[in-house]
Amino acid sequence: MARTTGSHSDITGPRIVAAAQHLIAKHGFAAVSMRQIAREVGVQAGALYNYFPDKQSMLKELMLAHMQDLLADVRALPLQDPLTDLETFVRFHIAQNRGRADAVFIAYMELRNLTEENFAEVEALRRDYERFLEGILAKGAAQGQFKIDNPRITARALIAMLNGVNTWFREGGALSLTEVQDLYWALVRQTAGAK
Amino acid sequence: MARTTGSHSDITGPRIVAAAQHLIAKHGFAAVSMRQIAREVGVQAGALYNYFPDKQSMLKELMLAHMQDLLADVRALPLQDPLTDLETFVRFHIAQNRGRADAVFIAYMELRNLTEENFAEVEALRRDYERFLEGILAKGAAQGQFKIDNPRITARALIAMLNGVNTWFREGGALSLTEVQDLYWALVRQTAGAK
DNA sequence: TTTTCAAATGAACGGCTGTTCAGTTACTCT
DNA sequence: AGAGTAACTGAACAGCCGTTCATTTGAAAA
Repeated sequence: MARTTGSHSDITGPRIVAAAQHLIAKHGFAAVSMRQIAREVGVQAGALYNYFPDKQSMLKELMLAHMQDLLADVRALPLQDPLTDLETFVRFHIAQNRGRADAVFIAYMELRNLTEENFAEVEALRRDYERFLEGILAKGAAQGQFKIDNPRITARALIAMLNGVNTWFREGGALSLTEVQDLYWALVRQTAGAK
Repeated sequence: MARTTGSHSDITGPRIVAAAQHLIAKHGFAAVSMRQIAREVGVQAGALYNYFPDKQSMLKELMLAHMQDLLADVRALPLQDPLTDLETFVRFHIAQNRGRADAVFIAYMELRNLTEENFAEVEALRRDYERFLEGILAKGAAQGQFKIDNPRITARALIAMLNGVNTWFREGGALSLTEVQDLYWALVRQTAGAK
C-alpha cells in the first residue's frame, strides 16, 4: 500500500524530523537507524529519501534548523542595559533548553558525527550565539557593571553552566522551571561580578 | 597464526582498553565496532571476548574504572580551608580533564548507552564526585567565606562549567593549561561569592 | 622434552545497516 | 473522466554488526 489516505509531504516531512529528533536525542545518531525513524513515522525507510538525500544530511539539517531558530529567537529578545539583558538571556536560555530539549541535546552531543564541512556550518551559528552573550558581558564590563576578565571565556563558561541543567532537570522534579531560572540567575549574576 | 610472539593477557588487556577509549571518544560508542577496536590492537575481534563478556560490559568497565580513579585522586587532595580547597579542586578538575581527556569525554557522553543498572552504578560514583565539591561549598558557606544559596545546584553548575573547557580547549592553542586554570579559578571564585 | 593450557585465530551465525529503484498508489489538475 | 505526478512501497544490494566456537599456537610448567 503506497500513499495512504491523507499522507502528504508537508505532513510526513515534519513528522520525520520530529521522530528523528526524538530518537537521536534518546539513543544517539549512530545508534538510530533509518528504519527505526521510518517505523516511528509509520512509513518505509525508502520514503525518508524523499526528504533527505542521506542520513548525514538529515543530522545536518536538524542541527542547522535548530541553531537558526535559536539565533533568531535570541536576537529578538528586547534589550536594555547589560544587567537586565544578562538576566533575560539566562532565563531565555534555560527556557529554550526545556522547550526544545531534544534539539538542544543533539546540537551539542552530535557535533562529532557531522562531516567536517557540515560541522563548520553548524559551529559558525553556535559561535554567533556565544557572541551574543559575549556582547552583553563585554558591554557590561566596559560600563563597569560587571567584573569580567575575559568576556569570551566567560561567555563559554556560562553557556556550559546553563547547558548543565539539561543533565539533571526533570519535569515534575524537586524544582520548577522558574525556581531553576531563579537559582541560575543568581549564580550567573555572581559569576559576572554584577554590582 | 594464534598467540603471536610476546603477546600476553596483561599486555593485550590494557591495549584493548586504550584502543577502545580512544575510538569511542572520537566516534561514539555506538559508532565503534568490536572489529575496529580489535584492528587497532592488532588482533581479531574474537580475542576481545577473552577480556570482556560483551560490548556493553566493556563500556561499563571503562567508565567505572575512570570514575573510580577520579574519585580516588580527588579524595587524595590535601584539604585545608574551603577557599584553598575550592581552588585546589578547580585546578585538579581541569588538569584531570586534560590528562584523561578521552575517559572524561566518554564518562559524560556515553551515559545513555549504559543499561539501566550499569548506569546506576556509574551514576553513583559521579554523584560522589559531585558531593565532594558540594562539601567544600557547604563548608565555606557555613563559615561565611562563600555566598551560596544552594550548594548542590552550585556544585553541579560549577562542574558543568569546568567540563565545558573540554569542548574548546586544544593543546597548543591560544591559552596554556595554566592560563585556563587561572581564568576558571577566577570565575569559580566569583561564582562562589568568595570574599 | 613433553605436557598443559591461556591466548588468539578465522570462519561462521543471523540479523541489521544505508541506500537505490522499479513499480504502485492516491491525490491534483485539466 | 482522464492524465499527470508526488508520495510511498517493498524488495534488493553489498557490507558490516556482535557474538560464538572448534581449532591452532606458543610459552611456561613438569
